[in-house]
Amino acid sequence: MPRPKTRIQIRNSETILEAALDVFSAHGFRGATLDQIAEVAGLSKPNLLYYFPSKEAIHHALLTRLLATWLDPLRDMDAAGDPVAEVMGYVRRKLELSRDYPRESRLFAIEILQGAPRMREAIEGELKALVAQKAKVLQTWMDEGRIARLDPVHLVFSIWALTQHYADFDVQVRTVLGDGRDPYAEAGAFLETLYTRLLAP
Amino acid sequence: MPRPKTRIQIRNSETILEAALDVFSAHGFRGATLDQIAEVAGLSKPNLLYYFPSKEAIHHALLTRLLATWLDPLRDMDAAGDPVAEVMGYVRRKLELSRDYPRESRLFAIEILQGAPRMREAIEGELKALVAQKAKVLQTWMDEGRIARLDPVHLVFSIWALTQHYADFDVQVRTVLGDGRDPYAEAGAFLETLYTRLLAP
DNA sequence: GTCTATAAAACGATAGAC
DNA sequence: GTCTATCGTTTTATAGAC
Repeated sequence: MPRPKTRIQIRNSETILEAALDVFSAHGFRGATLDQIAEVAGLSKPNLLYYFPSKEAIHHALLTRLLATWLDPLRDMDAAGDPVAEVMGYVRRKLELSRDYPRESRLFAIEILQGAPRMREAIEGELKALVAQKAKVLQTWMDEGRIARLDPVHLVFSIWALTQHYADFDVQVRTVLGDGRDPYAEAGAFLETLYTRLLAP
Repeated sequence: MPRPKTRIQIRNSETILEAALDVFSAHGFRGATLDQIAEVAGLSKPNLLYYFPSKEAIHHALLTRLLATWLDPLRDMDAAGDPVAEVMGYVRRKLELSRDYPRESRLFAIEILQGAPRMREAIEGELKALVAQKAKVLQTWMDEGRIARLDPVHLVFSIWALTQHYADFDVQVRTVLGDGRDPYAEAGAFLETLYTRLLAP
């Protein structure tokens, strides 16, 4: 499927990527098998390879299309807005992403954990550049005394770590909290308190 | 090797576990192969299986022996000590663990990320119980007004997330920071600031 | 205890019928 | 476009010589 054109091609490509997300996010690249993906997708294995030339190609398509989504919340942090509200908004959007797209979070986590063998380019390029740009915005806000003076890059790391933890370590979080508690609702409140105190000038 | 006895048995078991840590932490259980582990260990594949009955057994031995180490810093948080100093000490010890044992951190991360299929028992038992016990200690300190009132369990989650991030996402952290910066030194300073502000009553 | 050789199953990918 | 059948390889694990 070099370029999906017909409706059925688009639909099947989507079905495959959806199934692949399930399997890759649960087992990593090498741990995932085409048999599993085919079964989840409800297609035969050769049919998978009719739409994508290889296992590698499916994984690559997944990562590429997800990177954009994953960086959107940071991209939306506006230099012209109110500093505290902008950072808080970023934290909130990132936590919502963890809540609504936990498989995507785990897919990225596994990839980076394993040394990012299939995503180095994106990290060294797009991701690094975006962080550098937003770090400057944060630095300006700090220099103006509108938020507390902190290392801006580690501030971004902290937001990634604290929000993605709830998706990536979901099993542990739910086990430790026990039944009847809503991890994401509680995390939202906790993180609002945390960043309110941390950012106060 | 049901029970290592002789010196050579102990030494080879250690060599195998050390090599297995390398490979499992980099590729996860299914992504790792006995061939790889054997090559890193400098032993033949059948020799590996002379010391451990199966791939599963090697992985299990690794996880079991590492869980204790991983929980030690939290275990050392002393109810009789100074609250702020105790939490700070926990953060520091946990960050040192990330710095000195990043492979162990990634091994646990991959396991939990994948739904903890080989560690559920430990999480539901030992880990959950320890967190519950220490959450009570934190709650007491909060009730006494000695640290700020927060959800104690999410406070523990935040320490896990913020410290383990530097080991688990090492590649990303180093790429974004760029050369010539020491992630762990900077993280130490950042986290001390963060928890100082967060915990102030 | 350690090796070579190999069994048995699973894996990514292809051939070719329809 | 989708299937069955299968190739060639890799993988876990075992057999048996030494």
